[in-house]
Amino acid sequence: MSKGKYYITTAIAYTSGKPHIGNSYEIVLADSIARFKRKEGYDVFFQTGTDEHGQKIELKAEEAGITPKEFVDNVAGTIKDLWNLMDTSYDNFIRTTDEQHEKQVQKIFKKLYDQGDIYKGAYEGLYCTPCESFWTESQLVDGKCPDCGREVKPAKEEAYFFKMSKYADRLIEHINTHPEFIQPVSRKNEMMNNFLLPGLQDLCVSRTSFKWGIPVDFDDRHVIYVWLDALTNYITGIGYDTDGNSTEQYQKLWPADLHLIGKDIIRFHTIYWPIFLMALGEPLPKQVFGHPWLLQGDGKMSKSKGNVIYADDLVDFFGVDAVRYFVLHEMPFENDGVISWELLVERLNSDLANTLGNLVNRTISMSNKYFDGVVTDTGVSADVDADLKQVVTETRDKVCAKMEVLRVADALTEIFALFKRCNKYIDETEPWVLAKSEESKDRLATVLYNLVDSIVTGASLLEPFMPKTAERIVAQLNTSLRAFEECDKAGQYPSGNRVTDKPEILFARLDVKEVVEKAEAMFEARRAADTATTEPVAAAEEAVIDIEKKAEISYEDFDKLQFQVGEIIACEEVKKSKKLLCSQVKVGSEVKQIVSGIKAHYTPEEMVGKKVMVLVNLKPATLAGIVSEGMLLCAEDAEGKLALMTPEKEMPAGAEIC
RNA sequence: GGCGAGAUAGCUCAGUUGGCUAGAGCACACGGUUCAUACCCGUGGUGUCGGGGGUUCGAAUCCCUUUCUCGCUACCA
Repeated sequence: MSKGKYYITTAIAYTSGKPHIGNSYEIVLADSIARFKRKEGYDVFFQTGTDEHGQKIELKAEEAGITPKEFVDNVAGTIKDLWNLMDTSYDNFIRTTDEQHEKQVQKIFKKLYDQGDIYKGAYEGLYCTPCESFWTESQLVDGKCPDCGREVKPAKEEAYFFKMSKYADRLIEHINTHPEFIQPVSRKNEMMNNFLLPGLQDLCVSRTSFKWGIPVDFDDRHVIYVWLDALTNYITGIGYDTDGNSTEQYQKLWPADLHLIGKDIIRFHTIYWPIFLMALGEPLPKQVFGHPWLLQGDGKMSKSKGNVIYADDLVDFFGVDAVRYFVLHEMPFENDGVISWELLVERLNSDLANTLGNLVNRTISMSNKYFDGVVTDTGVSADVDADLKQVVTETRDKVCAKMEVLRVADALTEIFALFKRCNKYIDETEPWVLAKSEESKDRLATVLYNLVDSIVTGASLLEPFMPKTAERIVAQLNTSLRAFEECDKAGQYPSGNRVTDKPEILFARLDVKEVVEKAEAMFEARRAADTATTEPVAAAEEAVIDIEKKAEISYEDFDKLQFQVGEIIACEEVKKSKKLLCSQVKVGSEVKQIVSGIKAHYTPEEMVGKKVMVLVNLKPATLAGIVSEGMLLCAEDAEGKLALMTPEKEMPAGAEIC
């Protein structure tokens, strides 16, 4: 009966806040695949969970005046509620603060250290606190964190490193010989070209700069840094043990059949994770699928705009299954999908209400009207029946084929083609005409029987994607969902069965305008509430920015720097670069060419005519092939916005700044 | 700058190894129908298949070139 085990995971959600619709997409996708595989006869284990350590959480907890553990308990609870609301059938919800997980991570760290894959070194570089990342000078963007654009601080930290390069060749070999390993394939090239082929850097796997993490048990000033902690959830959650005492469950389930993750963390799952596993001597997961994101069409989603869509908002508007249908249907395989209130209403009305809901409703209504709800196969068939039955019974295999290659949206389309065929069948057979004459009553009965039977098959195939709806349909037809094995056969519905006499509307049609207005009102209310609670805090934060203090310098040090007022007389974009502007700056009688990374903040036109503060005696450097003979000084806020320093009163170009 | 992906009907996209009048869904229009949630069924388009050039009997599909968009990555005083 069982086709074997199938172990599927999602990424574990970071517990720094409530996940938006993009994150919720992943769990629904994983759930649909898991449910589908179960119906196909696999012994499925579906794991999800939360990633709960790190400095960001430590800081957020501090702001909230609670312990990190209290903080993550809250957020993990919210996430779990949301996943449950979305009707996800996970078998295990792992938290990286689980005792079992923490203990194993410590053991894994020790083992890797003992066998020489992890060594103690020092990390010297520029550190971005919010991102918890070290960067080299060359990685910075505008001298700022390339991830978030915020200020980085020079820092030196004793740290443990993992020797990535040691396993690089084996990994390259594996990727080349397992073309299905990284999905979609376009991501494979990115990993090869950008990381593997140029040569892997060793990975820093510990931190001393914060405490909220799993301590290195033989050196407790260190906590184990994110990836070794987070990625290992996939094995600790099912009972891995470093000492060889892994559980039976682990023996059965590992290696995972599918890691479902967002495309943003493909690198960690296709490079670091396989290498960790090689070091542990464990087999690699069979497939990593980096799914695209669902983006909001109507302008960028941002908390400050107050237009972030959360899954539970959508559920309030449309119901769980409509939201599941939407995210699954609208998500293409390789490119990002778009979500908007208008699109949602369109899908709901045309697919769910019209095609599916109305079909079930009209079928039940006719059964009641003509036969008092009793559905009988009288065996009076006609030519049209054959085509209906063929379409219906062939759907299962088509759906399976699509799911085999993870084309979930296409699988749904196949199921809806079945329902559309049913609607067409009604027009072809014209039951209302058959009902007029007593002689055609038996034919009419069979027509309705065929419809009910087909709908049950459709509902059964739909179950993994829209479980509640599938149940509601068969409940109204007074039967139960079919096993997949039965879905390729017609005539399974018990003849003589009686359907409900009170059909309920599965999906009510909605008016686009009303929905958009309601959504806007909701956002408005949220913005107002947000302003009320966060304004005072935000204002206080904006007033003062603290940055890392540098070592004291002498006057001589300062005197080495020469600042003058410069006037920008010409400015153009540096074509080869995304961030640079090249300005001709008049300083006294000479004109200096200065390249600055401020394209994102000023247009060349804006620059011309400005009087600015220039560091003039900086050693010239070549940037993007252009010589830069100084530096324009800017102020910068916490979000990385730049403002040029200009003299407060009119000053001639060349005036000394001292 | 390097690597990669993409540009097809108003919108979202399919188009296998080049082959007959280029497709689907939605939207729109018209016709049919009335069991049903103003629903369902049918019919319909003028798409320069991003631009230009080439190979070929024949190209959306192969080659070259060009423009634009996007992803990853590098430089960024």
